[in-house]
Amino acid sequence: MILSTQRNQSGSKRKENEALIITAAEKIFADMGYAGATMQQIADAAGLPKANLHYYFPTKEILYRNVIDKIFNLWLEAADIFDAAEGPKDGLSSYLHAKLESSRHFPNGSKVWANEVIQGAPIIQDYLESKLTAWTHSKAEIIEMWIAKGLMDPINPKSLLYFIWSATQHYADFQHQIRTLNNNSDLTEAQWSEVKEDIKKLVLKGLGVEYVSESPTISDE
Amino acid sequence: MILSTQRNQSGSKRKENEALIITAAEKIFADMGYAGATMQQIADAAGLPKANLHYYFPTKEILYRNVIDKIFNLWLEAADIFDAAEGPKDGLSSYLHAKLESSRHFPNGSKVWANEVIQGAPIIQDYLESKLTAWTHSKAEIIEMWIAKGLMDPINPKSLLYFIWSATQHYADFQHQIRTLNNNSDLTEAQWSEVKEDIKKLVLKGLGVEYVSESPTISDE
DNA sequence: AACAATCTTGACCACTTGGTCAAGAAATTT
DNA sequence: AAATTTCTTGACCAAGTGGTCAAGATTGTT
Repeated sequence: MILSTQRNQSGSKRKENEALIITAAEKIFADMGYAGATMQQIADAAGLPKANLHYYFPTKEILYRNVIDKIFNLWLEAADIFDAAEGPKDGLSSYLHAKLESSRHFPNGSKVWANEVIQGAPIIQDYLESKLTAWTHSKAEIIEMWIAKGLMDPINPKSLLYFIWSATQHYADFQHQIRTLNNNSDLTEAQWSEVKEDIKKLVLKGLGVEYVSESPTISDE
Repeated sequence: MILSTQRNQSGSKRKENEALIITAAEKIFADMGYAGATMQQIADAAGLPKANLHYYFPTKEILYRNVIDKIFNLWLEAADIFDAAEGPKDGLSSYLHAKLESSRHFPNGSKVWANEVIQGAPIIQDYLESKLTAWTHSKAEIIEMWIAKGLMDPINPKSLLYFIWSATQHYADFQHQIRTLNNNSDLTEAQWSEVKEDIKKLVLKGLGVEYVSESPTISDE
């Protein structure tokens, strides 16, 4: 589990500071990339002296892996929706929704992940080969089952998963580009609703699943 | 235009070496990120001494911008298809095809771009604000026209563009992840055909555009 | 052949980086 | 309150970085 490499007995102080540092690190890694981020920047963002970081996380790489660990576990949670779903209409819609909310509210995690994978996952390859592979297979099975039941058009399950990941994570990873193309403003609440509608509609209709548009102004969190 | 910042008169030697260096740099920047890439690595990849790189490209940043310049111009070319199209069926299909081919055969450019944008485009912000903004508006107009003519379902044109970009560039940017989830093998010719079919079908059907499946085994370049 | 322009390259430097360390401050335990 | 464990921090260092430079090799021009 790649934890803090130090025992963690009574430590509320320890846990507090570790969380503080990880949050700061997530932002700096997202903004600068692994190589571009410096321990000094992370320390400043966390409001601690650099030497203190090395007390909690001996090396930059260990800190980085802790950041990844947090991100990945959040994603796993979000995907439980998938298993509980009755069919594609419900399941895909919920999953798209959850992924988009995640992109909107926690873009940094997605950015760190993207940066790392683009560069060939030099540090987290074991994640891809173990956890992600297992997760993907289990979801692909569900999709295949839906197809077999005639609940949606046939499609390669991986194509569909990549489709969903790319469409949703794009709003986190390319946040800056989207902002620039939106007159240098973040998407408004209404724009986010529209994005959600557009994506859900396109995917579900594209898969031959009936889709009834929700009222886009109703609270949606 | 950010060219080589040095005159370029008779120089065939110059152009040759500049191209050699840019190609090497593209790969290293894609694999390591801007900060992570070192001039020494690029020099080694190009088979030249480091000092020679600085002769052609005075600074790392200038070299980097030349790499971006090349990438961006390739993308602009690919998008001409869009303008020449009769309607969404033809235009979107061709554009998806071109973007997927680009992701397949030249993933490095896409990776460099993604890396840069994720990190907030610290170096190429001017590109986003000038060229990309203009390009996006012109394509959005075409899409709006198609919608107005009733050739496809209504959708926010930007949603659609982001959709297309993300779905296609994903195969370049996340190449490593896709490879890992494909038993550590690159996608085969047949798998690429399937991907193209799946994406085209999903997008066109999702937009209410009739789509006739092509024979996926016929040569497709 | 002489001259000028372009290209090549090893040696070098100022600066930044991740990481260390030892001395002490706080908090816990006995 | 003494002892022990945990935490804090400024000063430091070896390694690596982008970039420079000057001397020479190569090519092109007259």
